[in-house]
Amino acid sequence: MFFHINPHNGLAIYDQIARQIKYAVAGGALRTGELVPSVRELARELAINPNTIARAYRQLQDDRVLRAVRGTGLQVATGATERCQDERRALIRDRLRTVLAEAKQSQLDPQEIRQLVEGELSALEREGV
Amino acid sequence: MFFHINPHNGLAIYDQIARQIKYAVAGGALRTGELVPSVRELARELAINPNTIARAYRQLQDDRVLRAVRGTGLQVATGATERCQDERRALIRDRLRTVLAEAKQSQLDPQEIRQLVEGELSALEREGV
Amino acid sequence: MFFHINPHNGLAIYDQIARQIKYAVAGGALRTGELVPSVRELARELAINPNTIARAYRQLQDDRVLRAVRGTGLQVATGATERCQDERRALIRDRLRTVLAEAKQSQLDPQEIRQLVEGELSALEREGV
Amino acid sequence: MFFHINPHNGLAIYDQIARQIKYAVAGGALRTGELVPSVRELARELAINPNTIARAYRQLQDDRVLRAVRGTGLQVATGATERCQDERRALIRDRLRTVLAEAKQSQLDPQEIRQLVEGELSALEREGV
DNA sequence: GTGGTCTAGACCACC
DNA sequence: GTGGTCTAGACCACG
Repeated sequence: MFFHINPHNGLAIYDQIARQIKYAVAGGALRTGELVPSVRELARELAINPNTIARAYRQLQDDRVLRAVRGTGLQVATGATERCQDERRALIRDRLRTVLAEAKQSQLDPQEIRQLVEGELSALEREGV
Repeated sequence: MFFHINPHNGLAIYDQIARQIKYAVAGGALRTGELVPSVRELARELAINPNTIARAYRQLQDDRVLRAVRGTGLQVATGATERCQDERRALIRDRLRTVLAEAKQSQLDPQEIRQLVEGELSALEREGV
Repeated sequence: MFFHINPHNGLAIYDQIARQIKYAVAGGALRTGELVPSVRELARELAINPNTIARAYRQLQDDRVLRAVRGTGLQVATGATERCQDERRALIRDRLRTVLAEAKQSQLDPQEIRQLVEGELSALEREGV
Repeated sequence: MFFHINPHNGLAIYDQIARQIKYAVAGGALRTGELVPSVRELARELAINPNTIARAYRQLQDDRVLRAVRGTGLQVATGATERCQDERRALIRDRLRTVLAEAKQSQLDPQEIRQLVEGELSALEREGV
């Protein structure tokens, strides 16, 4: 279980942790029923205040991504994979729409935008393959 | 001179003001040499504390968008139009790139992304015309 | 951590604080990663309003001398030492050039200027040793 | 009578005017007994508020550089040439001393300072000849 | 009238 | 505990 935490990027640390766990769940790195590291263990590993880890885990329980199993720990909830994927895709669609609207408002040439998109997509396809 | 301020959308008020002025400068609504509303006047108009306006204006001076003329007011600096346009476009390109990279990582179908982009662009073109 | 603040010498207090911190960073008294005194602590120590300290620290963050670590404090940024040294030296070279140009314009004898410079330098060398 | 006024360099306009008149007096461009332009005339010429010109002239009278002649205007006072030259030289000596002290404090190599001084002086000598 | 600075005191999110 | 933001009200120099 590896996370990259950057205390300087303006995002709250608990939020970075929650996002990365959701990301791991959406990507299949964490599967339904699997246990996440304990608060103490993860806190030690990342050299971060346990309260901050606990807060991330609490938020993930609120979002039904994790589920407490008494005396055992926190496991990935059933249906969490799909929920995380859906959430992630909805989020991305939303941001894409926002950025495109702003690009248009800033009078970026639509043709320029298409080129930018195509350039990014083909670059990513090359990397991805 | 119209601004839309939303006091609790997470962005600081001084930042919303600064952004909107940069936007007005980039869009040509405010031209080089033109005076922006005085601190007190804008504060009155938006029902916001003058210190908050002053902070926005101070930040804009640091960014060389505004320049103080002692005893007279704050005017749009020379070259500010270009700087604001460049900044805005660079920002949008950057965000577009980030969103596309994440879309790809989340295994959104590239074809789906293209459709999303085309849909947004044509919708915006319709509005724009 | 000692600062000398003179509230009415024409320089703004927040500027005096920022300068002295830059000076401490350039001189190695404050090293990369080290935490500066908290806003409240320094405010108490100097008997100055915390907002004024905060403004100095905000400016130092804009200048990439300090960087915020959320919930922890403000630390000296990486590369700040070099940046502060460079800035300080560039500033001094500039002022030296200006003063010499004015001295020449005022028909101060170049020989007199050389003597003045030598006198100052040797006096400073004596003190320094 | 030509002045260069820069409303953006942070110096007060009345101060720029006063300095430039002192400079003209020190350099012999304005001689004892000569009349300076009237407040209104200079205000019109520089497109500056007459109050600002008046304030500059008031300061120059306080410094015994100008002297009011009833019904006539303001003339350069007797002894003003010497006083302006002395003031200017003293000011420059003082600033030179300050800059050198700071240069030393910033651990600029004394040898580097000498070179800087020599470079400036010879450059100025070339221009001056 | 203008902007610039400072103080005092409040509330917030985060660690 | 930390920094960040905002409000309220004061005083200053300048034009």
